[in-house]
Amino acid sequence: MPVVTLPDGSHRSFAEPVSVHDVAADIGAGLAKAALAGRVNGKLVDTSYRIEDDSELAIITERDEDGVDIIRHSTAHLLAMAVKELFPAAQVTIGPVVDNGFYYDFRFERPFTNEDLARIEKRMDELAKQDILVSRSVLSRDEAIKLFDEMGEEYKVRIIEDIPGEEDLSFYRQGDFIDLCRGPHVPSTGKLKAFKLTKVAGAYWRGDTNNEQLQRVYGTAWGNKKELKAYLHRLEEAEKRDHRKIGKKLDLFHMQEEAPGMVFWHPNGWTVYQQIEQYMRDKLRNHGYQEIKTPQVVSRSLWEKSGHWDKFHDDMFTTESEKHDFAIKPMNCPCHIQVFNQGLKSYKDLPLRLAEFGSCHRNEASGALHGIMRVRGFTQDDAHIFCEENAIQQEVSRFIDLLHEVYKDFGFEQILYKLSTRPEKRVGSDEVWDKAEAALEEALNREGVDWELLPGEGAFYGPKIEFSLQDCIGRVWQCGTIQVDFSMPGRLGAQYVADNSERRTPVMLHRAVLGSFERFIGILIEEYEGAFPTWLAPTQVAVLNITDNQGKYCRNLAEKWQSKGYRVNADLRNEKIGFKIREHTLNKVPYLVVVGDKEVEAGAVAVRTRKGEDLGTMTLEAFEALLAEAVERKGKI
RNA sequence: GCUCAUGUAGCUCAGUCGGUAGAGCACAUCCUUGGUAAGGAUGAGGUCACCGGUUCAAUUCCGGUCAUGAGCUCCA
Repeated sequence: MPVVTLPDGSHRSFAEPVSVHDVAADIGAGLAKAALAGRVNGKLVDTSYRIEDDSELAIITERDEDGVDIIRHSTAHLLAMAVKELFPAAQVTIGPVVDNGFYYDFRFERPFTNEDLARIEKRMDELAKQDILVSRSVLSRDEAIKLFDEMGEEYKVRIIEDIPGEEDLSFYRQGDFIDLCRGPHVPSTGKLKAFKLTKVAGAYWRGDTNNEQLQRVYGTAWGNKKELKAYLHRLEEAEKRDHRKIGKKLDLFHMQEEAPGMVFWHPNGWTVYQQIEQYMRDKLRNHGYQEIKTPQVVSRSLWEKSGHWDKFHDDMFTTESEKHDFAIKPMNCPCHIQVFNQGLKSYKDLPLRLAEFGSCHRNEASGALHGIMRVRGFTQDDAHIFCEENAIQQEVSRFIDLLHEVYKDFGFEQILYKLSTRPEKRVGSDEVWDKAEAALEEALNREGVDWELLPGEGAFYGPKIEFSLQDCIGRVWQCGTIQVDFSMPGRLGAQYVADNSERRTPVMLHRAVLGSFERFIGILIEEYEGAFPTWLAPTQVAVLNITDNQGKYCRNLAEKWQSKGYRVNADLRNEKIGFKIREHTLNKVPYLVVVGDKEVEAGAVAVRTRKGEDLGTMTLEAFEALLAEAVERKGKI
């Protein structure tokens, strides 16, 4: 006689064991219809699950995150069912839930085409409308292997064989389609109302490049049509922000075949780049860093000593001179240690913070390249802090402060923190790892922020914190990092003299705030949709004359503001004012200053913003104050 | 690197069932001096990514290379 406790604390008693569906129906017919699954004592189950004993129960509907995941998972099964009907030769493998949707990998003799995709989706629609019952059953391993073996589903057999343990396995059947699955699933296919197949792509069996390639079909699925529509709209929005398109439209940079993965910066893009670089330079100086510059081409022997040659030589660009091998530096750290090693350092010199806008090259796999976000030639806002072990926490805290200031100035308020701790393969004693991990943790806690622990995800040479920022459409970008390194300073012979005159190896902290300029600017382009805040905008003010009469006045204004350090473009072309306004608005120039005879006479300007706001006529002083304030505000909202 | 797709004017794209190509914008010249998102006319501009094959003939068909895109793998 189970008593069921609902999330609001109310109780319902039943004379006999009941299913989740029965309880939902007991509460109301509407809920029974909406029920996708249940959570019984914290565990997700099907609506057919029978409750035998007193339990806590929550009815899961499309409004729950778990409910949407169940819908996605069930839609993946629906996809597999449709594919098996249309292409019986296809073999099913796995079909998990991913962000915003799901995918299913099939083994098939040829890639699916977009026409196939449309057919499959149409069939899925039909199957969903038929509202086919989804039922769960349990088989022993041997029975399961026999079943799939007979069906000719080799991959399912391999999956079952790899599941450890001896316990029975659950299966879900809908019509003639049956799939191994932990569940839970929706009670019937009619619950799947808002889905769309999005793309086909190749993927490797078990994610291993050595394995055969499978055909992966991606789809998106939501609780209702409205959410699906909103998601598709978000995709369109993201596409409009694509930094590659905007980069071309605003003439920021280009890339070409002769230099794959390398950026040709144009005057507009380079202006943004330099603003950011100068800004970072000032910040670093204020935070106790010293800027240095180290060579691009460095002997192979140094990379052998640092260990990079062994691990990464395939991904390094190399060159040769007088029978001597060189590599174009893929990172700055070994060079920074060379600077540290010059002259005998005392503990009084520590912490020593060496910063470099370090140009690095890595021969990334061609398929990994992506606009200016993932490139072969890039510049890190890199620095290495040489310190004593007991200074780690303080240095990390100082770094996080710096990072907060910077992200805020670029308008990013949401930051995500991840702490990665010791992996299985590592250098350094457990004692040292204990200390370093505790120091990072302490630094995070002092900030009073929520952070995520990633056990085992640290580098072999030390633990790290990674900082990601969230953009205005909710995408997350990992940018900043600080990593403790117990290994490289020792390998490359860095030492300092301690207070007891003993020689010690310093701890080195690798750190970056932006990550790389290229990627960070790509992120900024997408964040602002090309409308850079005034402090970064390639052109801050466009001065537009209405007729040739105001040409001289406009030129004088432009020169005056340029001499005050603003980036001003006087557009004196023989075009109508509407034409000029349209053009500079599309080019996202923050302020358009319109000058006709009236303004010349009054010694004033008429100001319009790129958003289309008319700020009216104002004195030169008033406009200059406005401009100064906009620059000062940086990217802060 | 792997799979698939794509590569035509500066840009965005159309087109050629095999007979060396077209639009809009941009550009140039001329007219127009016009008050808040596109004034008009004329003109110039292409080895149809590159290399090879088939063919009387290839931008078009086939093969290869390179690059780009999506996904996978990778990211010190």
